[in-house]
Amino acid sequence: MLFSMSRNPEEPVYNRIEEARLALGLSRQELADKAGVHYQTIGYLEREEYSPSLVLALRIAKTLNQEVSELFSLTPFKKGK
Amino acid sequence: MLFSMSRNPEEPVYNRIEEARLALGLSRQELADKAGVHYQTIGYLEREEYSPSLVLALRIAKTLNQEVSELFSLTPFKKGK
DNA sequence: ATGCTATGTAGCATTAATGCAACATAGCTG
DNA sequence: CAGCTATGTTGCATTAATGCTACATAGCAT
Repeated sequence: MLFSMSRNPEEPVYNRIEEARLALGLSRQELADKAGVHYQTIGYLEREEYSPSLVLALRIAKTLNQEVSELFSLTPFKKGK
Repeated sequence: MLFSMSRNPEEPVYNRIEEARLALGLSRQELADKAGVHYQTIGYLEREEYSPSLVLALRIAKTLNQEVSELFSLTPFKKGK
């Protein structure tokens, strides 16, 4: 109810949101609207400043037509896809 | 830093954790240990009192050898598998 | 009966996830 | 140049996720 102090959690989650988003030609704003979140939230996720809730991950995956495991991983993704 | 007041979020996520856990003959305590969380957290999740973080969902899925989408869903699961 | 395990419940503390607002900046385009 | 869009940055407020402790109960042993 009072504080804050987030950005940069201890448990990182790697993702390919930006890749998948660009592949569909969407701006962050558009993706955010489709997923029902703030456009800055997409920015934070793409920069991996924090990891999404499962709900959000599921909505983003659905919006981008990807499996959750294709978009998010506990270990870094290899480069070219 | 001060308050609380959770349990029962607005955005439910359905899951089959209990099914999958029992299928492997694990107790909540055992699953919790393997996934690195408190055993009560598993209880809350199975009772769907709240939805996990993506990190936790990924760890649980890995521990139970399931795809995230097989274990968690934004819409209710059909009965018998 | 005693003890142990599995599970449900409740409360409190801490931290992460998210919204939002206000800027800054870079690239376009008219 | 002015204006617009996309994106990055910072700060603050709110709420959810999680740990932990304690206690209750039910079942199954010994």
